[in-house]
Amino acid sequence: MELSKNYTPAEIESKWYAHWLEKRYFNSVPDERKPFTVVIPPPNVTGLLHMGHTLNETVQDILVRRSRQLGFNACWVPGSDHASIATEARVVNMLKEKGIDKSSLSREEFLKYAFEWKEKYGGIIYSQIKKLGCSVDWDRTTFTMDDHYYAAVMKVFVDLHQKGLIYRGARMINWDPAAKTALSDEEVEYKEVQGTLYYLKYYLENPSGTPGREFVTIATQRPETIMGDTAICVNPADERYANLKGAYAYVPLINRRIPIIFDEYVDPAFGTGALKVTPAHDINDYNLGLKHRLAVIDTLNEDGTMSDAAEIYIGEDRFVARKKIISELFEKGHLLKEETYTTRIGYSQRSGVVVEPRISTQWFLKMQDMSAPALEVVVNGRIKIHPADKFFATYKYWMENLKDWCISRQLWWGQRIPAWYHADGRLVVAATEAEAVTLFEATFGEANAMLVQDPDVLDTWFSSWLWPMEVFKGISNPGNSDATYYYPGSVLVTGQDIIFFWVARMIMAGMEYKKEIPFQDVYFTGMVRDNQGRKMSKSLGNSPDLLELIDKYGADAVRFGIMISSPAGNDLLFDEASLEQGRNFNNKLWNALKLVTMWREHNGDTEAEEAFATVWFEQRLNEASKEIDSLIRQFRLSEALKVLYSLIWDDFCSWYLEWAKPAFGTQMCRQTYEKTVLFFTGLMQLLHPFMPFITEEIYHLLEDRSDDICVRMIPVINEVDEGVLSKGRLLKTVITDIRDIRNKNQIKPKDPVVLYIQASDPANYQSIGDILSKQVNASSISFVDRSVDGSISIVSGKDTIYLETSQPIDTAAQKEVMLKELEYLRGFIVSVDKKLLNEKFLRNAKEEVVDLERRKKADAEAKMALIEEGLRKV
RNA sequence: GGGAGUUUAGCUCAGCUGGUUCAGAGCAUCUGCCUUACAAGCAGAGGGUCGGCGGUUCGAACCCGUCAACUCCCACCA
Repeated sequence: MELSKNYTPAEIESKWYAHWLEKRYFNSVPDERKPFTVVIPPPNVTGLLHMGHTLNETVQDILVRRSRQLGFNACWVPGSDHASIATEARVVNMLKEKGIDKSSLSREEFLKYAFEWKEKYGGIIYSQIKKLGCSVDWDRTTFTMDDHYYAAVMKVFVDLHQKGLIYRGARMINWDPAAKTALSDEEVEYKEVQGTLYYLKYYLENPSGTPGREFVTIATQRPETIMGDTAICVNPADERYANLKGAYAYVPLINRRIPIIFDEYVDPAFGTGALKVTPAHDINDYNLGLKHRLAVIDTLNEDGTMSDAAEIYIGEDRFVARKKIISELFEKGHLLKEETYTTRIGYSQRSGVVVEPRISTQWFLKMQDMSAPALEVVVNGRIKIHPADKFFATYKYWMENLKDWCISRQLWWGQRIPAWYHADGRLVVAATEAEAVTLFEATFGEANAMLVQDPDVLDTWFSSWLWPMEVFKGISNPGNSDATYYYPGSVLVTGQDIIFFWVARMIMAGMEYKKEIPFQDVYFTGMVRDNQGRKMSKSLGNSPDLLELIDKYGADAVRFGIMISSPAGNDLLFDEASLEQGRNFNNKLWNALKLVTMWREHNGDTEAEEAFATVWFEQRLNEASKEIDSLIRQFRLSEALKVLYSLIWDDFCSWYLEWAKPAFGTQMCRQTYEKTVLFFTGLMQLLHPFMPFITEEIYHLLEDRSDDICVRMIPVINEVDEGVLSKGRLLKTVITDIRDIRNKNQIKPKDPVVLYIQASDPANYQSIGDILSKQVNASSISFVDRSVDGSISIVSGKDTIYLETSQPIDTAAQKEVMLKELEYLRGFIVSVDKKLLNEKFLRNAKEEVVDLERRKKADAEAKMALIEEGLRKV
């Protein structure tokens, strides 16, 4: 069969993916083998896969395919995440473009649109995963809002509520007064703006219980909130205010009496060192209020107008009210001065208006009890984090400083909170409405009560933290055979940015519901950035389209490119140049295949001159296999790929194939051919997890086979023969040195030379002479015990090699090279002597180290002698 | 403001327990090659005060201190 000039990935890739699916290689059912379980971090159904996903998926596929080759029952579960906030925002925007306003839709209508969105984008994401070659078990595809998954979330909510871990409480949230909705922190954009600080007089109470003449000056940028003040706070160490213990002051304009409190929170250096505390309208004040049990007076309505509680300017917009209040404060003598300064103010991403901190009732999960076991399994090493320990400190810090988790979100897209309210405020928590009615009756003794479900949904992470369990229905149907077999999983591959949002919580959920860790290893990938180090983002237009890249370079090349430049755990600067390198690598493999297939028809029983080539490569393959195995076990995948790349490109293609290549017009020995196919196959097996398509293709083109590389077991690695390897190193060194000197003397490749070798031990050259002469175009090689006149000499290792050539010799250049080498060696000996002449070194250093230094010196001196002898001849 | 990380060749990064000729690799660059698998290639070469300063040690890219720059996470100062 005629092979094309270059490798063409497109057809080959789709052919093999379809074949693998048809053979059901990726499908897993429990059996007697050990499982290797990976659950995909479910991509958000908001859109397309980006380069970060590509990196993640590739890493997982490498680990999964490798485990399959090692005989594990590999199971990789795909799926997607409903991503409530992000998806709802996208759907709302999509509707807006169609001219539909979310508020004009019923909840059911909106959810219908959202599910349509999910079908469309979920489908695109899955097709990208296929294109990339991921060996996932499609029969197990899970979506975080599948029926069983939804039920599992409800079950966990009800259970945690019954355990007393879920409660309702007040919390400061970001409120958008224009859209009249709560915002997530992600939806608030902070901008630097020029603000004004107003210095106000707050009169202190005099002994008769009325506002006196003395006052405290307070700086504020929001004078319209003064009616919500419930205290003034100063630092207890601030001597200016030491006399105010137990004192009271009066809020300007409305004359409400408020206490002076003391707290270290206040920075004496800022403003006047006295802070007005407005718990309803500032998160820090709110926390201060909690600590000091202050009243909360909310002076704003949900549309940003002043509420009844404000007492004045009721119904006026907050910014209009601000202006009016400022002038009234001025008129009444409360305004001492104004000062401009820069501050950061939050704006709503949705409506663009200034965000208002607002207190609202939310659902919370208590974290203290759950964090302890989750911290312990990481501390004691049951769960190992890779790269080792890099995020350990961060994890520990966070787990020890956990705040309760706010799990409710004011959205429609997600699992609706299973709390049911009576009109009078009494509530029950139950998985379904029917159960809620029954429970209500049992609790309050009222049958057929009219109950309304909480309108809010749960935080997305409250469903994703169950992912490693529920993809096997371990929550909705505990104890089933899949859940028992596959849980705990083997390795989780994810981004370091969601270590707290997701990883820590999965560990907590696993410890709570299975009393068992969810995975043994966690591999954190870095963030993918562009080649200038910028974050990939839609607005910068620097996020490449995965399918376009695959079209252009092939999936194997994309996988190669992203892995080769992907140091474990560090950020990756994505550059298309590395994909080119991948494509070139494909091509190199393809051409090696072409060369080897040419030999198929031309081999016979001729003498094997090239025997050393096969003996050597077998050992080199052993050695590299060992190294690769060790690197993959340590999750150092990028390094493993580099070793493999160099093994194939340099050792196999540049050295081995050239050494094994029969002389022009002669046949290759059959044994050599068979060994070559064997080596090539072995290399393809090692490479398969990284580049699955081309390796499968070459596997089948090398020989007719009935099986597939995808499921072929990796052979056991044999012991390495060091002697053969060191002879191989000698051969390479000698060849390179001779080629270098040929280059420097401008001897054309076609001009043969005569070699004389003055060897420290001629036995070293046994069985490599044929290869050597072929590789440097030597017409003959002989051994001598002294220098050869009229030749070019080079010192290679401990030997001197003389080249006889018909070309004139450039003695000056040769001399220069030798002098340079001598100079280097002299400097080297000086540096070694520095140690060897240092008594303290001899006394303190280990004996091996001292011996080594002595040997270094002796070797260098011997080499110098050889060069000096050569110099005398030139 | 709190926490973490990074800094080694033009670029991206290895360098594991301080000691092999340890200062490395790939890409890029330069030189010479259309050599019968591959110019998306072959054969070679050059290139770094290991961010700065100080310390520990016989010995530091590696350990400690300090400063600087960059990055990420958390908090969002009246």
